[in-house]
Amino acid sequence: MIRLSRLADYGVVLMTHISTLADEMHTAHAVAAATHIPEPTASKILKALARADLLDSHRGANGGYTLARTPAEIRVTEVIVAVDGPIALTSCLDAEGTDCSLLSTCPTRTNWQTINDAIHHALDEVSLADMMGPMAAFIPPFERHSQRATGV
Amino acid sequence: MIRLSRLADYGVVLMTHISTLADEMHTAHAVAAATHIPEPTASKILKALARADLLDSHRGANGGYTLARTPAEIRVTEVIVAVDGPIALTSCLDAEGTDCSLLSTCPTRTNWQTINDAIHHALDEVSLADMMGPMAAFIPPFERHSQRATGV
DNA sequence: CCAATCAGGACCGGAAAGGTCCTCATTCTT
DNA sequence: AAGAATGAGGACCTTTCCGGTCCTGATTGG
Repeated sequence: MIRLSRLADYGVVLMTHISTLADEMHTAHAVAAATHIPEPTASKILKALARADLLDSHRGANGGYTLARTPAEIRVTEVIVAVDGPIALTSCLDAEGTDCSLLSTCPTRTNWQTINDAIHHALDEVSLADMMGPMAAFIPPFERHSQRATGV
Repeated sequence: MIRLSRLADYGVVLMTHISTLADEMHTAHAVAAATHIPEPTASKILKALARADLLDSHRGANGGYTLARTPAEIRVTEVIVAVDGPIALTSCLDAEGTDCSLLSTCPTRTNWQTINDAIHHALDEVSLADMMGPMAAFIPPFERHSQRATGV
């Protein structure tokens, strides 16, 4: 019902992998091989992550990428935004001049914004460190609500 | 960074419109005109909503659609799922047999599931009645957190 | 019997995402 | 000093799939 782009997904996988060996240098080639993501694509994503200051890049022989911060200090949201850009949930929430033809008749905008924010908060709770463990290690505040097995 | 399909967005707009005149009969033609959504598309969405038992359909002359429940009893999640189907946040969470080639090396699946659930909970809090007012009428529990102006 | 209306597909076009490649800049090693 | 390794950045192609249209029934009221 809601989709995250595959590139953004890859971005999280790449970052998580690098996090497991923080402090070490990772070449695009090695990371791509380890995660089974096609190298040109992985390379492209890594560049975006470096541009967003989530990774530090080092050129030249023995170059590669290193984490810019510790895994606990990098939120999943940041990774997604770095790769995908700040696309909003609905088109009428885009930062750009809205071309939504329903504007005058659509009373739901402000409510979408609220939902948007709620989702953002949910993702903001999660750091790369949280994503690393083989088991879910974090219990977000929402989990207090009644549990459901349904997928999103 | 996260996108809802336009069809699902339309679905919510359509349902919200019908909610403003609950108890009344709405033809596809009239609803499309009122919301400025192209009629064939609106019709397609309405069929999906009827199939999901969110709307009751009435064939024949003077037919049309009516709400199956009250606006307060219909959650936004249901509308989205009815239109889009239960697509998961990441492809590896799809109900179908997963073709994710990263499975063996990807330690993030269970955590994605948790995030998935968190977002689901966020959307589950919102009913059509909540979406109707020109002003955001509901204060979800997450709003306790520090506010941010950023889009999702 | 006819007209209005929904049901359920088939089908098409275009945008955007995903993926590849090429060239340039940088830096280590020998 | 030269060359090899590596990232930076962008152009470009290709395929998927979403959004949209249309057609042919089925149903029901007048």
